[in-house]
Amino acid sequence: MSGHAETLAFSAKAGKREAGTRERLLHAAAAVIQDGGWTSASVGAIAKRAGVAAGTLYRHFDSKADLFVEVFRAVSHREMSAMRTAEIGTTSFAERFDAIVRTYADRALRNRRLAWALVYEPLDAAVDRERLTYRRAYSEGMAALIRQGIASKTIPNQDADLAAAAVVGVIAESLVGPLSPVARETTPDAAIVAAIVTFCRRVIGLPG
Amino acid sequence: MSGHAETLAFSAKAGKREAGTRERLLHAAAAVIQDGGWTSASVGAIAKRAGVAAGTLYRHFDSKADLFVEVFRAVSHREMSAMRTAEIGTTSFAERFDAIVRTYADRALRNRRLAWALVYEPLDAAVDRERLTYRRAYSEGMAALIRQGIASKTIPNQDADLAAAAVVGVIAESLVGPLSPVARETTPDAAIVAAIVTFCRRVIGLPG
DNA sequence: ACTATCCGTGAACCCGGATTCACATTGCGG
DNA sequence: CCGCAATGTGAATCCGGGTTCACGGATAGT
Repeated sequence: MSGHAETLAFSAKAGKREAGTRERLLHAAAAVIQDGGWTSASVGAIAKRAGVAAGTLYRHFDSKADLFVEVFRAVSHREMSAMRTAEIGTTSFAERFDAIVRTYADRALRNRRLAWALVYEPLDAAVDRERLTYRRAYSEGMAALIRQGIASKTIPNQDADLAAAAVVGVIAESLVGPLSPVARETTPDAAIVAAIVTFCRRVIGLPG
Repeated sequence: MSGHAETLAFSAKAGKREAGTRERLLHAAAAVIQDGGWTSASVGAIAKRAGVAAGTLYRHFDSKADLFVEVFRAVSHREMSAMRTAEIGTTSFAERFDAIVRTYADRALRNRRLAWALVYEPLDAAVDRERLTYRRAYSEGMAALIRQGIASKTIPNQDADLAAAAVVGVIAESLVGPLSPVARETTPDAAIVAAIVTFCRRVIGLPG
């Protein structure tokens, strides 16, 4: 993984002593996915990155899919937390909206590949189920927020669910989409995030 | 495939006589992808759908990837044409923008799975290269249109490339995203498309 | 120290699916 | 009518990658 300091909150409920192999496997998996997506994340590659043998993985997970589901959960959880943290302290609807969008965009920008894999790349039925759950939760959160804005007459009345999807779409496409590497290199991340926020505001009709 | 009448413009440059097996394979591939994505599109499945043996595929294509690239090209070409057709006859910027967005959304809505596979699902390096080319072309077209709007002072000044990405994102996420099947079933397609158009207009700051 | 378990190992095994190939079959030019 | 080349066939082969398993080496409790 590039260099994201934060640690995945992989419940270290350790069986007995265990030097933390399980956690290392989870982190290794996230790392491999981050630079290569699901396809490059073979059991061999993950094990190697974790510094263990392939078979070891099965001492800790029933299957590869199982491991992936757990990675997915951990990362999703981390993202959701970040989002919630971002909105504490905000007072107005506009502030809250900006904070959330900015946080989401900002974070996705750092771990593009991983974010992309988690949000889009289809893979396994089990993982897909997890993905759907996560997206629904996220979408619903955004939709709820939008409803608040509508209720407070800060933004015009509209289909909150569709609007939420639209907002997510703006962020996703702008950040993790098949980014034309050229254009992106030259634009500083901060500027991109700022633009994203502007577009998202417009989508929901929030003057700004 | 569900029931889309139009035919893929697969250049029928036929080698000699050929009952059109090559074309049938291409159509079969598109059909299989339409209801199942890349993963379900095995050589066996495609061949079966085309009513030929697996080996036959290799009489017409160097490899599976090769076939996919061609399917991709054909479909992309078809979509681009539709878009161009949609904009003829329009006079104002707003009209043109609406027409294009509506067309894109409308078509994606019909062949969701296929659209999704083509736009997002990663697969093969060769196909991905093709995808990138297509997306770049599409994005640039949209960006160019947006620049027109800016030039004519119909919409505020902005980063046209990012705005284009945002527009594409809105459409993609709203239509082919992991759509919560529930909500969508109840909302008529026309309403969805209308909402999409509204959101897209807002993204670029087009009053309406 | 002794044993029951846990943990790690990596080669062997298995399986789905792409690719190949030796063998028909068909159409066309001569 | 003959032969050659294009096509079609489907069983055999290959191959990447997930999963299993018999075999040590460590650890904790007695």
